[in-house]
Amino acid sequence: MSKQQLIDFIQHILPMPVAKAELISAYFTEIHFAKNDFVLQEGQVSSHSYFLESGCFRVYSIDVDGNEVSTEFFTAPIIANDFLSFFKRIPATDNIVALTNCVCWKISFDDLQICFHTIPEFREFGRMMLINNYSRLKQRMLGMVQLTAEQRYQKLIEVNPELFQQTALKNIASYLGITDTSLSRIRKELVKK
Amino acid sequence: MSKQQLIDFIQHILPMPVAKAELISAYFTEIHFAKNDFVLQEGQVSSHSYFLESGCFRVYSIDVDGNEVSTEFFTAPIIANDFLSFFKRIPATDNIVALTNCVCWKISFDDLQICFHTIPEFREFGRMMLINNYSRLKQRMLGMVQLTAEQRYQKLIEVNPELFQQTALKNIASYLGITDTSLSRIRKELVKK
DNA sequence: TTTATTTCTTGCCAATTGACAAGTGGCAAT
DNA sequence: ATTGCCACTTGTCAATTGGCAAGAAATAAA
Repeated sequence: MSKQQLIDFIQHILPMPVAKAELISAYFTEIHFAKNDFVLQEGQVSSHSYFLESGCFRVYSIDVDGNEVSTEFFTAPIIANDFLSFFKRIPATDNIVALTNCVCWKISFDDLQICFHTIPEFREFGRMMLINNYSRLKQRMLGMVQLTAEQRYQKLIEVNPELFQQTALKNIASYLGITDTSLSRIRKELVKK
Repeated sequence: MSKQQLIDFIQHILPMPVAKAELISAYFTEIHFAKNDFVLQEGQVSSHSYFLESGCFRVYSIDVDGNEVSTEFFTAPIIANDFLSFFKRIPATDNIVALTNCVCWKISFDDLQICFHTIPEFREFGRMMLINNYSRLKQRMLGMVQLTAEQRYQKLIEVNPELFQQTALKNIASYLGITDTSLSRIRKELVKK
């Protein structure tokens, strides 16, 4: 397996000489997850960040009533982890599970620190990655505030149609902030139109 | 005016020798905003980050129907800016306005870059600040998904009661993702109890 | 003070969504 | 084939919320 996709991804997030991207990529090692494998479980301190080359992850937490709430879906290519647990070195409150077989490249926290303090381009890359994730989250928040459940559903199916092949509708429902019952009704209405 | 509060804030986010915190704080210069002053307007590229020593900011954007939607409130002490615009050097989609007279310390993007690449402690501080903001946003997102409007209101009044003295209820309503009418009814119901 | 403007509240009705329960269909183990 | 287990759909009813409009209250302007 080659690291070409990782190198391309790094350069896509932050343009830099290929030699620098290769230098950064040298700190990553390959790891595979099978469908339904846990990438991280609640209570663990996240030890690695993952470049997801192919496949997708689901992130979920358990609410006060004991129900699973899907909080995020990572679809390749992306850097995936629990930022809070990883960077603050605290136990995760979320679970991350592979929805499909996945090809990943991982980097440990210690190696990431070395890169961060010795490779200026990596610093910029890392910051940009955080900004991008912040931005995605903010967009989703705006959607929750401004859009109806039906509009949020339509947006999701437009932006990420593959998701519907890879996870249960009930997981998508909790991600959209509605019950599976409501989602079912919304889908029914949209079929009519 | 002394920079002591800024120095304390830096050390609170990321413990470090006081000399380092002072070195970082040297890049910040004082600036005041009067109530209703714009800190940033839609379309501008954010040129500075602000340490808000006292006072508070409101962040809002305009939705498709032309309505103001409050997306965030910054209350001192905090580092406040439009991260997306500031770090990506792109026009802001949000407006930031001072809700009260504010005492701030600002740092330009260029100076921040210098700190970022020359002061290891600042790198860690900056990253931790981004993580903290990401975490706040994620908590708010979870609230939008898991809590009722009434619960979100109660949480806000618990965590940030001063806010209700400093901005109109309609702004709080849009922040909570409901109409001002609904907020009014929720408040009425809670008075009964 | 008077006037004008904005904010907040309230009532009415409609649309959305949730809670609960029953029923259908797919899938896997036996 | 049977059984059990989930995921999904559907119906009924209740609660929440929005849209609209009118009026009250607070604030700003003249």
